[in-house]
Amino acid sequence: MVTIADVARHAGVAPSTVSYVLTGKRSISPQTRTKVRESIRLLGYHPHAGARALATSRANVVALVLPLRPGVHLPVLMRFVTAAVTTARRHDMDVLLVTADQGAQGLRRVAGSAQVDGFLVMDVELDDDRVPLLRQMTQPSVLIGRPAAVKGLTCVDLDFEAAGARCVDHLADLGHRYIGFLGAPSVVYQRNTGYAQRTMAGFGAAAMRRGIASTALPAEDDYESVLVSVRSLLRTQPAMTALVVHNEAALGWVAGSLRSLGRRVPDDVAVVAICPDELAEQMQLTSVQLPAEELGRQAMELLVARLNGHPTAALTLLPPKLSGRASTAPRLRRA
Amino acid sequence: MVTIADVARHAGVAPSTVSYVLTGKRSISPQTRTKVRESIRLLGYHPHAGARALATSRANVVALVLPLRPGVHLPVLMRFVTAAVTTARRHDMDVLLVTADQGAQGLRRVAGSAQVDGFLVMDVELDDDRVPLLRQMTQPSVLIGRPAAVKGLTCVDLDFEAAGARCVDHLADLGHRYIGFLGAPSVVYQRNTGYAQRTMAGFGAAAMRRGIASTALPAEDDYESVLVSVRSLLRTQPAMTALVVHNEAALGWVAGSLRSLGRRVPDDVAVVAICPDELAEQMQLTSVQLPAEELGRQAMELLVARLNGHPTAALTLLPPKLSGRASTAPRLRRA
DNA sequence: TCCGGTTGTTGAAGCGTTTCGACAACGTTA
DNA sequence: TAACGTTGTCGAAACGCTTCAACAACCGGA
Repeated sequence: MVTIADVARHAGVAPSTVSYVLTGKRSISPQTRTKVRESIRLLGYHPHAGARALATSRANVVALVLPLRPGVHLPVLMRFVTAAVTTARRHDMDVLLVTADQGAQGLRRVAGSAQVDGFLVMDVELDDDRVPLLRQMTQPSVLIGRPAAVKGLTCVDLDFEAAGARCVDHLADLGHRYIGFLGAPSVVYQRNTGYAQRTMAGFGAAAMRRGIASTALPAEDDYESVLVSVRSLLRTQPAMTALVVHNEAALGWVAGSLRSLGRRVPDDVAVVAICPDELAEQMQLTSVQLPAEELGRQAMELLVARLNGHPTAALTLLPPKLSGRASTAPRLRRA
Repeated sequence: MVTIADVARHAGVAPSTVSYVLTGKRSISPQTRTKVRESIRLLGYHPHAGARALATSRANVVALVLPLRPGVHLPVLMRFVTAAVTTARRHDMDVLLVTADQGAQGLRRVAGSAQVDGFLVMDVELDDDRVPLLRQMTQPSVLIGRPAAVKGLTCVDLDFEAAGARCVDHLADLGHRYIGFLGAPSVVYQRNTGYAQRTMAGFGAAAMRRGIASTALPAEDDYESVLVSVRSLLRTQPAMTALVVHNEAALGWVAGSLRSLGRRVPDDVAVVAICPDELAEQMQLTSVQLPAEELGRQAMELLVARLNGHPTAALTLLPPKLSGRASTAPRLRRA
């Protein structure tokens, strides 16, 4: 291995000088600087990461804690990861992969051994058992998701409440007065998932605000159950002309269910989905996106900020973005 | 930070003794051992990874080089990653995430700075530009996939040739005598992808061996084109009673195409797919699996072996496994 | 009783960086 | 000309660990 001493010898300077050329923490004359740079290039020198970590007590590595369990939507996860890694690299950081199944134990390990300078934790739940640990660790962390209490943390999430409201507003602006809500499977509401409840809450509040009649039901993951839910929504509220769907698995069956009940999309019933953009694109559904890249990028930027000692807000909510598509095409009949 | 010196002081021994307790490289009396262990626990000591890396010139980290570009089948990738990470952890190693877009440059960086002890590179192509670099690096590497020349490397891959042959054998055993092959989009064969060609080769050779008439065609990613290919196969070989499909995107349209041409699955035409198991499961297709977990596990085990100085084979091919499902149900008419 | 061989423990030297204090060399100003 | 700040460079001391050579203490055998 070629060390800083080798470079120093080759360039005819002291090791410390080489170090200063590299870090720029002291002024170095242009001559020596180029001389040193040349030697570095010639010898193919790379600073030893471990030695550097030891001397600076900074590893320049962040841990990315990923939920690799079934049920997470992988395309979204991937886009998130890519964005996070890219952003980290832009700040000269590397990313250590920690799977969520290693649990709090795993976090303690990498934190304790000073392998990483900080944590990016995905898929945080309302009362996540990792949160207390993260709070008391010396290394900073940024969470994707929104636990019950964000005090003392740094969290990033889509503003699901606003997302629910955005759907209502879009539909209300198009003239709809009776709107249904097809939610996640009921277990999701029982479990403490937070984002599902918040979307519902935003939806309900916006409907009230706009004087719109709304009905909500959960939907399970199979065609039968989607059909049952949709039928039941229509029975409860026969005048319903629009449907907000917050359930990726159900999306594929919504149009079919409606059709089999004699309603066409968008002529009889308009549909707005809250889901990853590519899904919506594929099915030509008007949708509120899940801004994976943006979340990943922001989260990493916040983490870097904290690593550099800058204070950050406890909660950063990304505003929802709605993309209009065929499923809420302007309705001539209504205009 | 609590250091080894703190532990030593607390336990009333020398730092080296603590080290030996931890590494087990010298015999330590049971008394001191328990005493030291107790102090470690009490003080919550974790060895500093950087310091350790510096002293041992071993980081206990391997780089996982992932293709995060569109087109890779994410569920398979994820299962692979999970297996690799789990296996690494079992050997007390951590995993540094390197995205393929960082290219050879990125590999050089993490290798040069001694951040990692080895590389696990996914999705290697026939003439991958990273291969020369990997070959000359001091750190060992294991590749998933199969470049043109494997000499001096360690590669793991599914035995695609055997997979193609396995499909033929399965169908031949069921009594089929005229078999078609629906391949990947033609660009895949133009590009140097290797595995596609090898599957074809295995398929063709096995057909010859069993005295079976075979016809092969590529298929693009849309319904129209699948339909055209299937029709063309049937026209070329009207007696065709079985189809081998090596094209994940086309899978969903194969049954439909056949039906629209008046053939039912499996009664008129049996179908065998080469694809991830869950896809096959979902469509109830007899299939040869892509053993993601097994590949990940094996690859990491091989890497660990090389890190420990054990020699490894240049090429490890996993035998294909066929799962029988409804699409090749035993045919009463034929029996 | 003395010697050779274990066994358990230690002190110190290194691993490759960074960084602090020191200090020449140099222009500037008094 | 003397004193002084600046600028550029250096030497040495950390950082926290491993490991080697050395050694004390003990045991059994001659």
